[in-house]
Amino acid sequence: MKAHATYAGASCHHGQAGESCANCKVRLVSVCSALEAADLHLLEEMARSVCFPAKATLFSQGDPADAVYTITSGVARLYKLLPDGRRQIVGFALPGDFLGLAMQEANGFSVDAVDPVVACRFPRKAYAALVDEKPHVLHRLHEFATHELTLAQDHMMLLGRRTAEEKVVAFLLGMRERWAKLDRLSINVPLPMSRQDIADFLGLTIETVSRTFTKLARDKTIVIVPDGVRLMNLEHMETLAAA
Amino acid sequence: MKAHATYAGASCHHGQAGESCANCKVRLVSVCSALEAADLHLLEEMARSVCFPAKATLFSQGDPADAVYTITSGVARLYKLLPDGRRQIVGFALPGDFLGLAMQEANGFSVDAVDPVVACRFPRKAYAALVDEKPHVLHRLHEFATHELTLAQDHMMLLGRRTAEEKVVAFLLGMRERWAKLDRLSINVPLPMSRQDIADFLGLTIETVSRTFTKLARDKTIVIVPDGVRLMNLEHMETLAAA
DNA sequence: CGAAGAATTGAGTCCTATCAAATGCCGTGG
DNA sequence: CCACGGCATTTGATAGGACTCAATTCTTCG
Repeated sequence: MKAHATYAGASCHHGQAGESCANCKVRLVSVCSALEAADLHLLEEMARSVCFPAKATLFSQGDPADAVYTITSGVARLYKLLPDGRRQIVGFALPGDFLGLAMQEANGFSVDAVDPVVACRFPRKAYAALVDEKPHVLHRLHEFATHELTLAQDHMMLLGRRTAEEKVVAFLLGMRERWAKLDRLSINVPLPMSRQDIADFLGLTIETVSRTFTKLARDKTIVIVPDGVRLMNLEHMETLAAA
Repeated sequence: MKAHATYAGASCHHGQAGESCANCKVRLVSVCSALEAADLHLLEEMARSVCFPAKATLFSQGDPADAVYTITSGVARLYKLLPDGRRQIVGFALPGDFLGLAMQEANGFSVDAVDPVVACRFPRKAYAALVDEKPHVLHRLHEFATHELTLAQDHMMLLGRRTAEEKVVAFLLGMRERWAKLDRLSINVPLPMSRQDIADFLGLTIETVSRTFTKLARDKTIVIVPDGVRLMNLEHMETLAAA
């Protein structure tokens, strides 16, 4: 199961600056799609491709936000911590996703790489200037923000009012849909994140997540495969998630 | 305890169009602050003051979004429902708050009045046109959206990882802060919404909310008063909420 | 004053968390 | 190649916090 191999295979060796935005695999699904071909070189001037090995930190909650990112390949987790160590993952960023919508002085959450991540980094000041100059980009940014807000509201529903099984099923369907937009639609859903990550996303413990996976597997609703799951009974899952 | 009497007292009798945006009590905290005095008449042309008695519906999830609103007085609840009736309140809208950030075809949640609500209604098309024309307004809208997103992420942390007592305490502190920005800072926190609303906001049951209030009152952390609570031990509450 | 809804209180249960142990999975190095 | 060690995951047993069901008590308002 390497459904996301296309993205995972992206470069990170040649280091240096953004090897041409025009060829960027995620451009059309990213904020950059707001720019005409003519403006792309503006981006290239400020962009810089950076990579992070698995578990590396892109930035931390409270840090001054000196840059924004678009994920080029790999998956990152966005999370908040309580002083006593409890963690809530507020989202997973997939290729094409934008980090830094808030445009605030300090980051509201921490982000680190789940698997090796390649991202396009823009200095915040230069980026803010571009946004001020091109209302079109701001418009696109606002679209992203409201989309995120919608996702956040759906997730509140999930966290506050759904059972463990419903949470896991909704999570799997959600991941499937997100991969489908990037890759090819597949009943194989890649899950690069750990069970602990899933638990912290769904407001559960790792044990409950694990038990729920095995229960779904016993039901023949899913099959657990290396690095992911295969969905065997979509209809049943949709029913559970709608419930 | 009528800490919000200033707003609750706002007009709704004379009906008709927006009695001058320049005099609007919430203008400076609303999206409208993005407009110069010179542009305010543009708003007045499209705005229309509307009022809703307690429990009335402003709009429902899935409805075509034909208007956006700024709350002028009163409190509204934003919520999502599951087919089986479970409800998650995703936020409370106070005076100055904006409804319709998404600018999408269909509303992503339902909204109804907790107590009598007065709102400033803008037809969506006219509003969208204004936004397209004035990047400054879009910028302000985006500020609101990212602020909402930050609140939503904090709320995910609360829903997923906090205990019942922490939830209630964080809720009270949050409401206190929001009223403080409108009204005068006070240890009296108005709570126009019902216990059931609070429960559906915090991902708890009404009984658990009630028991937690009683426990906090026994502790002398709060005093329960008609239409709200009085916070008697802020320091203790901050500790619980930080934890 | 009395009815209807809201809030509180009580008793018992259940879902999920907690604590603990076993198993599986890899990369390392002999 | 395979044994070893460390980490992730699964499985088991038990406990507890919040839920459910049910009964009062309190408010509000006609």
